[in-house]
Amino acid sequence: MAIRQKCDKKRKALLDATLTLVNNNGFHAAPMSKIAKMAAVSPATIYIYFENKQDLINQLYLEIKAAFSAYAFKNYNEEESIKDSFRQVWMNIADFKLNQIPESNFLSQIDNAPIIDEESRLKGLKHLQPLLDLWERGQQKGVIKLVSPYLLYAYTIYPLAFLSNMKQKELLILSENNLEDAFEAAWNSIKA
Amino acid sequence: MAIRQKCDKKRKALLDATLTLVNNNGFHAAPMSKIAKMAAVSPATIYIYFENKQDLINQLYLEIKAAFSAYAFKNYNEEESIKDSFRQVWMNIADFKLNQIPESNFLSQIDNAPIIDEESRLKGLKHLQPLLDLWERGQQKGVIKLVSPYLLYAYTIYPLAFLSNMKQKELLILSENNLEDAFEAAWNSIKA
Amino acid sequence: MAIRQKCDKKRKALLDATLTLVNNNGFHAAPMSKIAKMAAVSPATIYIYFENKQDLINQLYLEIKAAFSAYAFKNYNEEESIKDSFRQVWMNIADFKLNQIPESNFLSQIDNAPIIDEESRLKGLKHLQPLLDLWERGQQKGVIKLVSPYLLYAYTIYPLAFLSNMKQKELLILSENNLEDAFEAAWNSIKA
Amino acid sequence: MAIRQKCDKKRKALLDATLTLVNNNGFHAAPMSKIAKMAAVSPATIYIYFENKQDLINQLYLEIKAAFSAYAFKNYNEEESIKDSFRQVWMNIADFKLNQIPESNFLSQIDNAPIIDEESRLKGLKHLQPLLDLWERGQQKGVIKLVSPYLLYAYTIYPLAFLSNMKQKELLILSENNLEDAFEAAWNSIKA
DNA sequence: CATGAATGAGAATTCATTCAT
DNA sequence: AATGAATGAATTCTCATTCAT
Repeated sequence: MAIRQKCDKKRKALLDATLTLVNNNGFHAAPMSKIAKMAAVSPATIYIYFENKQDLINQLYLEIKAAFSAYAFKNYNEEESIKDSFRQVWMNIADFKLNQIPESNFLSQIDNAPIIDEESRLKGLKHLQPLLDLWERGQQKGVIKLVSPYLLYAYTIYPLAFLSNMKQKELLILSENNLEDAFEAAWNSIKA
Repeated sequence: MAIRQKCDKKRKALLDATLTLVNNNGFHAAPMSKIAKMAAVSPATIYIYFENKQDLINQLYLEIKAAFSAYAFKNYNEEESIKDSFRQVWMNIADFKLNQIPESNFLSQIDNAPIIDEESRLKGLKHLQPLLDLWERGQQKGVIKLVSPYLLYAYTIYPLAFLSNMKQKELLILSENNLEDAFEAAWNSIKA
Repeated sequence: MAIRQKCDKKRKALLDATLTLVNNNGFHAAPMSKIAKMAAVSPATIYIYFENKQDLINQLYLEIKAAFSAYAFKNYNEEESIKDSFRQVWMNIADFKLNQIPESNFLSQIDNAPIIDEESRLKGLKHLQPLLDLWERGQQKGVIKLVSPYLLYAYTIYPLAFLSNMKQKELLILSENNLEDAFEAAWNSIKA
Repeated sequence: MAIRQKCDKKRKALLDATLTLVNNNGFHAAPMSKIAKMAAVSPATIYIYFENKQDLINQLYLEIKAAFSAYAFKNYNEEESIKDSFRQVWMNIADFKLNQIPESNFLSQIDNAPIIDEESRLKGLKHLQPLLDLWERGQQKGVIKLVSPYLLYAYTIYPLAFLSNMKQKELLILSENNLEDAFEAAWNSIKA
């Protein structure tokens, strides 16, 4: 017998609403009632799709992390040189950070606050493995410094969050050329 | 003297308690009642020293930012070379980020969430002016790239927050040598 | 036959689930959703068999009361002496109270709380008429005290609920002999 | 410095309101909001005096149990004969059950539902020790049957709850004489 | 200045019931 | 007949803030 199906539209609407509210008001000011209203469902409906508020946040976090990673490895080609491969990934991430503003800000907010449990945080990290592999190959070939991948990340990827932030505040303009310069700066800090 | 009755001890205790609670539980789980309890005063007392919760957070933010800046320019000597001057500031900031964990984390949390009003945020930024001046001199002398100071910050100072984070999670060990390497990497990314 | 589509199995399963949940958690913690889950049907299905929660409880109450009464008059023979007739009924009820624990507890819970409407309560009482008749005959014959049947009930039948309770808590052991003694005590309190 | 004191009046008003509501509507229909309203305080105030709803119920239960026990041993004199001592206690309890209707009904409701934790239940039982002692003396002197005190309770005290119930429903009238008869019936069921 | 009590507004979550299929 | 999704109203409890002393 046909039954009204738990439709993904509502789940999506709820995640979207949460993203918007958490970004605008902060996690502490994104009550379930507002999320429901913005998603145009009853508060009770949230609990059909998510166990509780924490679960809602966790799932949103994981989905955005997954989207981020997918984005990062678009057109990624292991056959190219280490630097070119890395440029591709770096540019992808820059593109995400600078243009997917809500997602980008959400990740920053969550990553810097004790909001999410360590389990979800770890899950979210897994996706970046191909980048770590690339760096390792670069180190074996002697083109990348022999330092912890966390240092490589700190100097190449992490700064993009700050740039995104400054761009949003209109303190910084990033053209194509600027971006290429920025990449070169990043590369300079880790090349062997 | 008789007028300054509001004893600073209590104010300090309240700021300390807030710092601890916000760092452990997140801003969203640091209620005034707990702050009061941890500072061993009545909830009502908080409102003698601070207008409201927002004001408490703002003041804490500003005090920590001020402490951070003071720290940054310890032993700062404009007479030295650009690189050496910068090394001094960079090392100071690294020291702060890696060792003043609660303060460091608090700043990260606040800087990445829409918790604080733009006014306080701007006030907090002012203190770094000497560094901006240093960079400008470096650029005039041709030893630092002619790019936005935000880019310089993104590639040299901002990564320290990530390194601090990783160190806390024991994913990274930073010895004196490592730090010198890290500084060189930072310098490489901005030197002309 | 084709008309009786509403299968009695589901109705039974629902009543059973309700009995179990109300006994374990109390009426206040036996939500329709749990009842449905335990009966392995949809919440919506409950409303095919019962008007609403109150009706479900009422019907359960009445069914158990009916079962109780049927039990009470098993092997009941009006031809025997008043005392022997009464012994049979008393022993039956004791058997029910001491061994049909869920049903017994459910009746106690409902009978002592303002959960059920007076109408259902009255319906539930009707079934004991033969016992009242027996007592009246006993009174006419001068073997039972001339007091209100409620007093007779209070001293002979009602105590069994307490004994059942104590037995469940393992504060009391009731062997065959004990039971015979208990009956004699009951009888002593009402015999003329 | 003088401070507004946690006044017992409010605590009392809350317990009273709870008693009334639980008796009228049942535990399941006595929401904190109504309790607060009836006690003329804010819902939040309840949580100054009680940890949570369970604690409120527990404390109410214990206070009523204590009142019940105090009542039971009014004018109790161990010097009298076993039967006379017992009559005094029995009459006190009858008086309580028949006249302190709300308290009496509350105890019945709680005692027959899985509302309260075993710990509170046990605490509530302690107070009846003097009665158990009396019975034991009676048994040693050979005037009371050598059976479990639970049986003695079941046949003498427990029936009073039923009589109270019937009296409330106006199915039974209990005059002074009736009560004396009722006591004799109780005594007959346990005397050696 | 300092306080513990008090609070109205609002938080997350649950519930009995209905809807749409 | 049967269902899983959906829901508005209600529930317990918390919070930032104020009151009265």
